[in-house]
Amino acid sequence: MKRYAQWLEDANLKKTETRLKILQILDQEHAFLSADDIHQRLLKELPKVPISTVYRVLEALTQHALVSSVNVDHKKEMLFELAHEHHAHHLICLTCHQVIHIEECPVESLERSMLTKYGFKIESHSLEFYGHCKTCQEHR
Amino acid sequence: MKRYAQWLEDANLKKTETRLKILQILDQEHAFLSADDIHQRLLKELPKVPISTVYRVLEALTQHALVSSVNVDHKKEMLFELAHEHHAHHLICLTCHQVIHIEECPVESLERSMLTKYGFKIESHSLEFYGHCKTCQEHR
DNA sequence: TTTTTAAATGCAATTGATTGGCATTTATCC
DNA sequence: GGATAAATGCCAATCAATTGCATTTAAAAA
Repeated sequence: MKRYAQWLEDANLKKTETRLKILQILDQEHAFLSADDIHQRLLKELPKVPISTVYRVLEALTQHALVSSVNVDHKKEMLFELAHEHHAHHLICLTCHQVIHIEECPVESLERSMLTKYGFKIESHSLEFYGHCKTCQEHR
Repeated sequence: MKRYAQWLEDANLKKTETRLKILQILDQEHAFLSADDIHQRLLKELPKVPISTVYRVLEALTQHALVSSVNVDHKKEMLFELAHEHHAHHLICLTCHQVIHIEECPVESLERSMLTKYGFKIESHSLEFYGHCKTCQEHR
């Protein structure tokens, strides 16, 4: 728990029990969890935390870069995980929905190697860039 | 309108006015629209179509590969566009939210060229692969 | 052309995820 | 320990999407 307290301190966030536990849950799972998943696990230890608090904690942790969130195509809820220092991509199984982290920053031509290396058969992929377009860069 | 009727016919879908108009809207916009965006535009021509019908039409069109849908990170609604034959990626402006289609299948190392070519300054990107993991492939 | 019928629609209520207001509690600073 | 701003609990509201059911309609059959 010390570690998590330190993370919060480094991020200038108050050390509350809920935040500590949520960090612990995310650290243990080491995978993407929905707000509801996190809430379920949290209730085992802190039986009366409402899910609105979970959302607020996740928002704070995300804003301070301790947590990162993604929208996986065709799932409507946001998913959360501990932020990695190095950015990562994911192999998302259409059948069992497991999420496999990969460290390569891959392209289409790597699909074959994903099959060899992970036995993962890619059906499709999405790649999106986020940033600022020319016009918006000029106007600020 | 003939064209759209043909598309529906090729997909074995009944030619209804709502479907024709929605195809037209998507074709004219040539960009990602939310169900609500589409509904707004549709109401100008067919003033009493409920949004539930829009969702049902979009679902049918998507299932028959006339339309494709994406979840853009940090936007909670689904976005829809006419399906392209060739798969495409997008540059999504964090400021004005415009979506620019690109035909290259790009990688990290292409970020510089995006800046040169489109004046788009990439802040981050996401790349997700969808498919079937080893275990799930074996069990069916 | 009329009849038949399965599919599509309209309408209203519902769900599921997320957010917000406001009173109360708590971590941190002094 | 006391003051203060931030975090939480509670509960209602919102927003996107879905569903049940009665009605209408496109397209196939007669």
